[in-house]
Amino acid sequence: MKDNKPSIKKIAELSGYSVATVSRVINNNGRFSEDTRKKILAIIEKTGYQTNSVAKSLRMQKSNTIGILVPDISNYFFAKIVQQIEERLFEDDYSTIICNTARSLEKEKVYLSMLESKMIDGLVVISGLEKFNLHALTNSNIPVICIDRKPTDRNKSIFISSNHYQGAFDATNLLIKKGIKHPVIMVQDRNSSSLQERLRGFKDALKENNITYSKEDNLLMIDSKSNVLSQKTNGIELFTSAFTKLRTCDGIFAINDDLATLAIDGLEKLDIDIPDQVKIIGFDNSPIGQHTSPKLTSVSHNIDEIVSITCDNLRSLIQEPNKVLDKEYIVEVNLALRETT
Amino acid sequence: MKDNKPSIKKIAELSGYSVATVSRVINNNGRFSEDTRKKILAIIEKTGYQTNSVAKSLRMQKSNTIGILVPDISNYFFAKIVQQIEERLFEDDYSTIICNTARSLEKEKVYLSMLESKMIDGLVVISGLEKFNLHALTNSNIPVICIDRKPTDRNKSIFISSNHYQGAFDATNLLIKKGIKHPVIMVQDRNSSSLQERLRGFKDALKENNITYSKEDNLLMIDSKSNVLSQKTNGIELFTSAFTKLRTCDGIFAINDDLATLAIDGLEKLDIDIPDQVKIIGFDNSPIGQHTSPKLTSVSHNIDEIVSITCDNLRSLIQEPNKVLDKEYIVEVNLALRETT
DNA sequence: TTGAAAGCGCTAACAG
DNA sequence: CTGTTAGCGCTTTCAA
Repeated sequence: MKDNKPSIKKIAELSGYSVATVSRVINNNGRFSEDTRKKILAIIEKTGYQTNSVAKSLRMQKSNTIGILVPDISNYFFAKIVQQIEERLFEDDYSTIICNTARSLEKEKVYLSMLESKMIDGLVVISGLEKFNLHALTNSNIPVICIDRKPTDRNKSIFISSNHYQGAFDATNLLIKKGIKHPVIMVQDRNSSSLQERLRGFKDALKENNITYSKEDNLLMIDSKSNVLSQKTNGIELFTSAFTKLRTCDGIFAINDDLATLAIDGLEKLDIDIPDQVKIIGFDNSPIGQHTSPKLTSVSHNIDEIVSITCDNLRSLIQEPNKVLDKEYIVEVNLALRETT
Repeated sequence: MKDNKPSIKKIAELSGYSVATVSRVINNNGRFSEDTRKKILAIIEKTGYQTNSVAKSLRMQKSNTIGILVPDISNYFFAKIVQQIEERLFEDDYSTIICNTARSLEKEKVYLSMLESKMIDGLVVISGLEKFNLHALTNSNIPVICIDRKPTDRNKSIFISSNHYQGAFDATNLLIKKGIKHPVIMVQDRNSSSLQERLRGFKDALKENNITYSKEDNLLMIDSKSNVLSQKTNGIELFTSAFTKLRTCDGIFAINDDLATLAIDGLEKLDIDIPDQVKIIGFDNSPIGQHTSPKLTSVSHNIDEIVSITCDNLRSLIQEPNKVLDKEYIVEVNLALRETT
């Protein structure tokens, strides 16, 4: 079991050709006779030669690698997006480096510079912190696609987002159409641009239905510092205490399905019937909602479309660096109707 | 917006020192005066210089990067493991390249060679295909940690696994202790080493309780080609038709929580009460099971421990390449009792 | 059609 | 304490 992998030089030696010719054959570029091609390929086969892509990257000043920054890979929506992007890029012979930033500015910075130092050819940034700077990347020309979050410090980048506003608006409207008089939006105190949009949609739906929004009557805030998922009971208590403080509430639009699930559990504990006494609608349409009881109505993202737009644009940004400029894509969402409404 | 990042050579020029001295300062190794340190650092600061890690990797013949092969990143158990490994490695200044193999042998091969060509310093392979070869990696000395799956072609590697056997044994025993006379194991036709272990545990539990195992009475197989999650209704039908073919069944041990969830949905459709008429226990203890109705009893992995062992061993394999040899770690699991039993 | 040689950015041995 | 230089493995002019 010898460790030393053959280099292109070794192949040159073994085949009797120069490294230049070997390189040409490998990359199938430049001229060489069919005969040499065969000979060299045979040696490559026999030795199990593999291109060293680190050396290649250094020489070519590009790595055929895309970086992805994602706030939380164990979140279903993010995981799906990342997985599908990765799959598409794989088909195009790109490697993907997935970085889980855990919504930490610090990690985001470190990863960004790590990715840059690895000479990535492109970057996909998914949501996370509300305010997002491209930091050091600012003065490099790496193509960047931002999903759900617009960078504040960069003119040349592409922004793709679900229509959070419309989703929230429709969800709230649905509640009201179903007879809800006192809709409440349930949020976590963690800030993000998509949250802002959803809140705006909620408020506008109220306005359209002549309901005046007030924090006291229409906002249910869960303290995100008490991690909802890991300390479940605690989360339920937070919900019930917040819920009982509301004067009236017969419908909840939860900012995401995890929160909606929490509401379902909390209401069950309070012996409040869903959907008879309180209706609930979530956001993200994650699988968990399909198994709650009652099953959760939720706003569903068009993940396929988001991924398509992302990859298509990334490709054109990379291949025609000065063609595409600032662009924004808003992807429509739709309601997945189930039992909680 | 200029694209050209400063190289170490540029810093040398600007500071009046040689590249060697700049390199020494950057890496804080070798001798240099406090004065030069300050001067050089100032220039670095001002120019925003960043080490080019591609060049560094080539020179050092290592990349400070770890590869992770995972069969399905949108699976909760895998996602959690990957996320936590990534976090631990990040603290140790390692980058992580996460590769989603989608249980495809082809992708596994391509990724393996891609990772190798990127000069990764170590590799973590998580479950997936039943038979697993390290392919081309065989004759490189990259440290490999295998989670849940033992490579067949390599003597020097570390194997870490949940005690699938014990989990299945305990789960089945629990069913029987609760009065189940006709326990059934519910599987997908996708093969993996962990499945084999779980099946063995199930059978042994039957044996210990003097129940003779037969495929007809104790096995419920779901055809995995009809993707359970994406074609949900189809999945339920597959379940109900398979279930009704069983002569008797008053308890189901499902090989994973997704399957268990399918069973819950299917039994509901058949108007069979859980847990009164049929009890169910799952495997993986994923969050989805905490929201089914009734809530799912499940076998829970000790993810923290798996991750700890993985990272600790990886570190020692990398740092002391010829110290550690073959090792196996079996991590205990435990039962998370809920309402389906 | 092929080869020689330069150089991507970095580190480390050696020399001073 | 600092500089010169070779070389990691590769691609790509330029010359033959």
